[in-house]
Amino acid sequence: MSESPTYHHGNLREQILQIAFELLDTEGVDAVGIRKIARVLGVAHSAPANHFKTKQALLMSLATESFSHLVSIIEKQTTTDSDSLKGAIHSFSNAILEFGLNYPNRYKLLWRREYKGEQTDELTLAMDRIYAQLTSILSEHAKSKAIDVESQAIALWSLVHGYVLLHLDGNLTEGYDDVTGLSRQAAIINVLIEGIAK
Amino acid sequence: MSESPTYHHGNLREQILQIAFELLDTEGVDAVGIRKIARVLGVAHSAPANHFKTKQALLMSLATESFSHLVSIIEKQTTTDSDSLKGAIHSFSNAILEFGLNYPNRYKLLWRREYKGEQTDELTLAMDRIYAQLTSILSEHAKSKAIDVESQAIALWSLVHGYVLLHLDGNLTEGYDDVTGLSRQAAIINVLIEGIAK
DNA sequence: TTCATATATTGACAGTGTCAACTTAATCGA
DNA sequence: TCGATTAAGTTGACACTGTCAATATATGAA
Repeated sequence: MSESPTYHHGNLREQILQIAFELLDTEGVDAVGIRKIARVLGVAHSAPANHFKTKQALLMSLATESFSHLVSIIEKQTTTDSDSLKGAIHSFSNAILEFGLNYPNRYKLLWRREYKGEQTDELTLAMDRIYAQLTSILSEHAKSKAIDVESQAIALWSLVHGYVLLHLDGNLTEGYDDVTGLSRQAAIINVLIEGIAK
Repeated sequence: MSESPTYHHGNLREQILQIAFELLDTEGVDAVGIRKIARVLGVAHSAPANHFKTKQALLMSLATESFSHLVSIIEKQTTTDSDSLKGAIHSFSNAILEFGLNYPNRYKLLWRREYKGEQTDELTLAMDRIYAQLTSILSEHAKSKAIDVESQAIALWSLVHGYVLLHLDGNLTEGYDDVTGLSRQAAIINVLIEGIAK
């Protein structure tokens, strides 16, 4: 009585995504492979093709899902504490920092957009939402400054993005513990805030 | 009279690096392949193994070479114009910007360090030189500020790094031409400078 | 001249993504 | 309810890839 083939797995698509995320988180993006996932799920090597035409499509789905996750974190965190400009900026920064440190490989994946077209729109849309959140924070509390809000937004976004990536790539190994680490983060953000809010 | 095998190519190593750089620059890091390079050079598919044991080793060599190139650009640019703090910071930023925009794929490659050990030392050494350059600039002109030099250095480095990467990944598509693009860059750097030099 | 060594060749192996042809299960309209 | 259409899984193949082992040739030192 050998297991006869199922032929309708039911929720294969979700399971593929789940295993893909596990591989991504634990072994990095290069460890995510169609055949490997199929093998783990005990399914034919070509079964995933019904749900993801190509490997790039699979990675794209991982990226879009991660991006909306990040957006939700940002929007939740920045709406709860947006009384002061400094507080809002720190909340925004901490949201991104937190996501990046918790899911390093997902965060890196967000920026590997070698797809062109397809459902890229969904990604750029998420990107635009983050950017809009940023400019709204800045313009809401905008002092009369020589530098336009857009430049400030790009500067802040660049700073946080660069800091997270330097961190994830192991270029900031100063051996501080969590507490001083957090104060270091705050200090870095403050450098920029000094330039924005004076 | 068929071409008899050469068996001693002479400067195969350099030619491999050259083709690898071409592939990297034109088609991205995923297009760099041992067998493809060998094919282009009209040499056996396993010939490169004598000069680069593994593909990772080849990519490592590309990274280290690119890194020392970047360091030389930075050191050249920042020594010629280091009279004022603002000038020095802009020079530093422009050096990295210029390299990143001219060699996008090389710049991205610099930060993919999934090697562990080997000649990683050479890379971290180059990294340290850049970082030292930065702190020397900042401490030389340091005003008495509440924020320590190290945090300022990390902030500046993060800002430039993040801005370059956002640019390369196509997330800063505001459709400005070169002139306004340059002024936009300056404006962004100025946001940080306001926080450093007030 | 001889011998060790660096360098290149050929062949194989396991692994990959993708495609085509086929089989089975589910769904929906007549 | 039946039958056709379609969605979802299977099997097999193809052209790739990186890496290794065995072999052949050239170079340089003793």
